[in-house]
Amino acid sequence: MNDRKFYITTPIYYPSGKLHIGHAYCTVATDAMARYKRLSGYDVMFLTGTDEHGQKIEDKAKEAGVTPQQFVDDIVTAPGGVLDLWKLMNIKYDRFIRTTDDYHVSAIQKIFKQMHDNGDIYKGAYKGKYCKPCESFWTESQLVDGKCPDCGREVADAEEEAYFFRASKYADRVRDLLLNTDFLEPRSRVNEMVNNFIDCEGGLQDLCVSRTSFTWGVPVDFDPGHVVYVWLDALFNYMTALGYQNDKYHDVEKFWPADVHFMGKEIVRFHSIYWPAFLMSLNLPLPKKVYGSGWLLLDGGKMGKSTGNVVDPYLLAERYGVDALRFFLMRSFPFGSDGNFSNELLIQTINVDLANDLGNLVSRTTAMAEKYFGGMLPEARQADPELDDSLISLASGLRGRYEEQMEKYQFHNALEEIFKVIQRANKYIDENAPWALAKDMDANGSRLATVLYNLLEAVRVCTVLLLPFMPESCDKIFAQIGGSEAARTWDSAARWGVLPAGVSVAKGENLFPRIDMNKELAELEKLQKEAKKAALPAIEIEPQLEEKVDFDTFCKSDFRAVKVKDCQNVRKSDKLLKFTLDDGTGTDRQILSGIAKWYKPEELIGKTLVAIVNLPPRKMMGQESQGMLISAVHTEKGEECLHLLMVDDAIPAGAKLC
RNA sequence: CGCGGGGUGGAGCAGUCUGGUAGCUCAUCGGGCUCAUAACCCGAAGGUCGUCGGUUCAAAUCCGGCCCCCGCAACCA
Repeated sequence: MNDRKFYITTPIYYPSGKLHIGHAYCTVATDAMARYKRLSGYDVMFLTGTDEHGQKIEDKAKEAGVTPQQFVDDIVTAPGGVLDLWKLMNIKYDRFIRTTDDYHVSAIQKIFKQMHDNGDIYKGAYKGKYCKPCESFWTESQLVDGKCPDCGREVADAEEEAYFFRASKYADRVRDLLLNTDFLEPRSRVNEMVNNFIDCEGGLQDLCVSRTSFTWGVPVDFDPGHVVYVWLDALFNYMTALGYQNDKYHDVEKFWPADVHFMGKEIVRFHSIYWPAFLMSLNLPLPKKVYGSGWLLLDGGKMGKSTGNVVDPYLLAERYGVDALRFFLMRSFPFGSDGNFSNELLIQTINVDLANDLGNLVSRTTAMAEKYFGGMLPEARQADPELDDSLISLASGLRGRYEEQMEKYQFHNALEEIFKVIQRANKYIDENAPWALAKDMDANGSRLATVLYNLLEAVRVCTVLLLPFMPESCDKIFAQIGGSEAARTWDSAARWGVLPAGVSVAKGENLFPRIDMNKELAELEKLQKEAKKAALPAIEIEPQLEEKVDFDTFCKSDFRAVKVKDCQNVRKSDKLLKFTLDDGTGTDRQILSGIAKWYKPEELIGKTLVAIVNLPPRKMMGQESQGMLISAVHTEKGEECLHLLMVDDAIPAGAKLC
């Protein structure tokens, strides 16, 4: 029985591009939790890593002209890569797993085989649309014009042989797990999962766990051509990294089941439904908890590469210090809910909490100790319960209040408790006016020493509890207040009077310099804009098609000049415009076009455009579209640009283009 | 009736599960202090807690209707 062990994980991140502040957020939280548990005496295993297989990586590698392995190696291990980021962010993980590691790959093969042997993985068919020349499967919704989105050619109904995991078999047990235990937190995610994926139409669907349409994955060793599809491969990292089904590590007995898996809310589904189901299939113990964190939103919207609004943790950490960034992330947002990231909030948090409250408290306390006592407090004391007790009792009870919040992963509340003490300490200075006491050292010297000592103790207790969040800054504070190893233990955080009476204090550099808000905001905006632009190519155009089209086929396309009689936004769609067109036939033609992002309806009325008119009609958002307007498209600085083909207004409606 | 989250002083949030003085940070105004990083301490103004109705002695909190915002999904010929 080893109840003093703690196993915590981050998700394994998908290295298809640079990581952003959202990834850093989840990882910092995990690191803070791990450090907290180590501090309080647990034997901790903190695992993180990367999920390196899959079609997207294969595609990206091809684009970059390297092998998939080279591609992921570059993103994970190269300067500025994932490992570097965690080093920069001071993430003290115990183990880092890459799903391309040999031991993991062979373990996954064994696991797959085992689940196949026990009947929970069966061979079925993955239905979709197949493009033969591209050898690609597409779902109905991925098709463009009912054709291959890559090459534009016809696709055929096809079935790809695939293995499925019998998740349906475990639906009842998983539902029970979610509804009747505190396996999944925050609780608000439970209904979402159960309603959407278990008690939905058709019930819990079996999960496709192999593919044959790409090769960058763990090969199914007993059925060549199949590779294990993402989630089975990825989720088991939490166990293979401990040595499950491999000889690389030997910690399964010790650390499994995990105490908690942290992750972003977008993958809660896989961790709370399929992961326990996989484990049930193998009769393995389930992790004790799955915790879905919120997202950091930018301007109220989701952060993402497609919108280009990503925040670079490198830039912020280098500019303000890792500890300030770590602190900001943990202090400002409740871990389970979404939070609005902004540069302004970042700077405000640094200024108010770190510079004004904490940094300044340390600074004024140590400065007075130097000024009045040459840095070494005399041992004589004179307590004044009326003035001292409220600070002492608040600080003495801090560890308990902090622990209560930490155990619930409410980091922002834990920090809030610490800062209540820091604020109380600042107030204590005012109440005791040490500068007034210092005017008559003979009469008040011992009282002054007591006041300063109490301040140092309050700072010490707070600093111990801040260690998980700001390890480096706390080291500096301990150095300034004369805190030895014994004064920075978990145990000492619950005791008053740990520093020696004759403690030596040394004022140091400013721990957290104040930032000029307006100047800094302007600077940041400039930097972030530059970084964004630099990362994007100037102008991109679609590569030309290799395949020839025969003349007859080409002639079958009927292009006509059309005049815009009316144009309106389509209700409930932010992309579609509805055109009423004069095509020369005397009957209006209606075409819907997804170009609302580029044009306002009124500016198009009266224009002469080009349309293909003999496409089969198609319904969009409930309305019929009879053809397609022709536009020129390209990408500029990562932004998709579109220009409708507008022609000479002298051309009459209906004129044929050939 | 696709699923989910949210609407609380000027801004950003907590509080809602477990009804009972509406809390925090910033900004504003007034005061104090001078040890300190132009910071710290005290005080004030400012909220019909989206809206309508219900339950209750009592509703930000529980229940129902409606409005608005945001994700997911859909759509993007």
